[in-house]
Amino acid sequence: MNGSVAPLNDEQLHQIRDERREQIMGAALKVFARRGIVGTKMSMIAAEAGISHGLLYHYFKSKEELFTTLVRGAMIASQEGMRTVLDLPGSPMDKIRALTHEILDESGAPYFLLIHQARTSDGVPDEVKQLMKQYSMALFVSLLRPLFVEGQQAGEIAEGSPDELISSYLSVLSGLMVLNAQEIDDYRIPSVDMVLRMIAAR
Amino acid sequence: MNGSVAPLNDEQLHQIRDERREQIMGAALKVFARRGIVGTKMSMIAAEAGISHGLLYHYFKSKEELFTTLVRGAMIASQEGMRTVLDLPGSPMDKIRALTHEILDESGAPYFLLIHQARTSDGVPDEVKQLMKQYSMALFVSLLRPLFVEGQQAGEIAEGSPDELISSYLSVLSGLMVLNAQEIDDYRIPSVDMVLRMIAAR
Amino acid sequence: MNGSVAPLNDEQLHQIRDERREQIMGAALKVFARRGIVGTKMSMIAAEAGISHGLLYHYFKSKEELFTTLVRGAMIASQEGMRTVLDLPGSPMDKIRALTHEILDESGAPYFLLIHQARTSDGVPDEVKQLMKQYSMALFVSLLRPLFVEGQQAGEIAEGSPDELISSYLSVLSGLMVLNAQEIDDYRIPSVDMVLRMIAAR
Amino acid sequence: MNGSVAPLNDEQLHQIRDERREQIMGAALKVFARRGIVGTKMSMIAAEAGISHGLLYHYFKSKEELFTTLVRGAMIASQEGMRTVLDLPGSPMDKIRALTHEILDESGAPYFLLIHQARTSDGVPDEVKQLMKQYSMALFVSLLRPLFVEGQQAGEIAEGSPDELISSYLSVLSGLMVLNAQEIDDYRIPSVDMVLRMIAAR
DNA sequence: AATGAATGAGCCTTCATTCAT
DNA sequence: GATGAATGAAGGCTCATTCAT
Repeated sequence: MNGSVAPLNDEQLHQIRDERREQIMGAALKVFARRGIVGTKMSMIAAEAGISHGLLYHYFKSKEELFTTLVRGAMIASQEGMRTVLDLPGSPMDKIRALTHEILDESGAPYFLLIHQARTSDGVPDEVKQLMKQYSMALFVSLLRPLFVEGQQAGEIAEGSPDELISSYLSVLSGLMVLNAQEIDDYRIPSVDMVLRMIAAR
Repeated sequence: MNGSVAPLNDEQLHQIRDERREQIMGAALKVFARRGIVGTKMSMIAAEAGISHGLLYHYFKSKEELFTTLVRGAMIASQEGMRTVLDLPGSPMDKIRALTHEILDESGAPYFLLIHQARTSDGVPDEVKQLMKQYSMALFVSLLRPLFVEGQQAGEIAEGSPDELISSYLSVLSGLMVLNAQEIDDYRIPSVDMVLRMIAAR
Repeated sequence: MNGSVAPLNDEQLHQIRDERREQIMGAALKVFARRGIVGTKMSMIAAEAGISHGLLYHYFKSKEELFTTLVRGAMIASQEGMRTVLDLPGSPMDKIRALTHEILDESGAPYFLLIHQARTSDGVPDEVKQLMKQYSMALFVSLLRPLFVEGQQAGEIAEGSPDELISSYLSVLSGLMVLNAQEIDDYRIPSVDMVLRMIAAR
Repeated sequence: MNGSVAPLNDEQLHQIRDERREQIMGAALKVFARRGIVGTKMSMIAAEAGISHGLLYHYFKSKEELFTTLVRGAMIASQEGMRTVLDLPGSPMDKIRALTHEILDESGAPYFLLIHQARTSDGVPDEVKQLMKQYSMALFVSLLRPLFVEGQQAGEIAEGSPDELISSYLSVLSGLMVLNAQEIDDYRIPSVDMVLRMIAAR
């Protein structure tokens, strides 16, 4: 196919490159999420992606860069995911329920773990770490604040400082995701309703 | 006694050994909890304990053994801690509140993380892993079941399968501890009351 | 074929691998024979083979495995060598003379030492040790027994228990090989005729 | 006993010192002979001697020195042993037979191995190595030369270069001792008569 | 003299990364 | 673009040696 026939044009090559990148990133996400950055070996990612380990370095300069790239993507995706959910129709509590579903249910769990790993690990560039510390949780809180305030005014959501409520709530979800990301069934993810009780008005 | 300078007697040596062991275990707990078993280097533990890395091996045969010892201790301690709390006077909800306090507050956080690491990591002896999988969460659930059932009968605790309630509740606490064990203040540990709402009857 | 510069094909890779393996095994044999398993450092073998020490581990899982592989090979080779000699034409004494030549002369000396090291050392897998104890000397004795008996009947070989004669004779040769394997010229390997007198009828 | 009573006088202390030295050297000989210099750990010697490893360093500056001391002693002892045997009454062959007995039989085997190790190993000071190379085998040959020449003249001993005969003969014995020093019964030490046939006139 | 706690050099092994093909 | 051989830094562990008691 790709032998003595006409060579691929630039666009095709570009597309192959992008596909490979996606392929690698998918594999890496899977492995990083389960093993953490230190426990992950490049060979594991290569195996998961079905390519040679040497090829990884054609697409990513280093393990660190690969990890960082994933984290960046995860953060963007989660913000977008959150915005999407917030744009849904319904009461504040409906939206929060949907968001909670999204988080607890979805295969997006790896992203949470990744972010957690990023916060936690040492192999990550300080720059990225700082970036995350400053923007991440605070950003989510600010995204959700209007919703929570509205919910409190509507009497749906428990009273008290909205920011505390939100960051606590997100921390609970994060913690559950971190547990969940491992393939260990000793832990049990609570039902959405159970978690929502934490913030619901009585 | 039998010369101008006598070697240390048995008691003194024993004491030195015990102190060193404690010192090492304390340092190891601290580092393991933050870095995980793979991310922890023996030299880190040695540095934290203020001793040479060689000395570690006078007290523990290997990194693995040190880790395993800590995990065993953590599991015993947590079981005992739980039993202690349950023996306190008061209503079921009072006891659960005390337990929650104990877990969220205390410096026992590293222990939680340690157990989590043990469940999660790959460098752990399978034997220990099996042991934990089979006994840990199930054991805690069984310890708490009478309390929850009593609480449900008294109308203090939300209805539904007690086991599900308990394991979900413990998972939330575990997740929070895992987050908390890192030295990252982006996360926020919820108030005890907030967490309790998850299981409280309305 | 599928690009301007193709990766090596399977055959080429296979060949490289085989050559490297041989190269490493040759170097290892040389060093192990002289230094023993404990006295041999992987870096020595790497240096002798002219490669990095890291590369050794692409070809052999561990020092132990490398050693074991060599021993296995040595045992097979020595048995085959012995069988080959025994198939030569001539009287029993002729054959024994040829065998003795083969052993004392040849560069096969390292193999003898290797087997000796294997019998002697502690770092060797028990499995291999057992294997050798059970099969080695006894096997050689049984291979040679018909020859010696025939030689005794022909009046060429001294009387007495053939097995004792053989194992003693082989021990003498082994001992000489062990000495000889070192690069020390203080020792002197006797002439074949001199050694043969031990078993020759008068 | 040795408590508040009068302290030991110099002579007694000296005697204790000497006894300890002997005790250590005996233990060291035993272990070195079996394990070789690299395979021997100071702790093994201490355990064999029934003392603490720290105490070894009150009597010997280093493992190397301990080994060297043993080798020196072994060489002196073997020379003396040889001289003693040669002073016995009887024909040359009688004396050689006695000598062979002495070597093959006796617990003096460790000494042979020690010397062999000394020739072989790398941890030995070059000075000692040189010393041995130059004096050892040559010295023994010169000690035995008169005896062999006399034996040849008497028609008891095979013809040929006496020095070659002697060094070959001693090499055979050395080789056997080296094998014998290990605790492996796969090898078999030949009878004295069998070995003697190598050098006996027909 | 005697002990064993303590140190650190050095070895085996792993794995991220590079490079020839 | 793709492969896997090759390198070397770094970590776990051992053990000779030192030293306070």
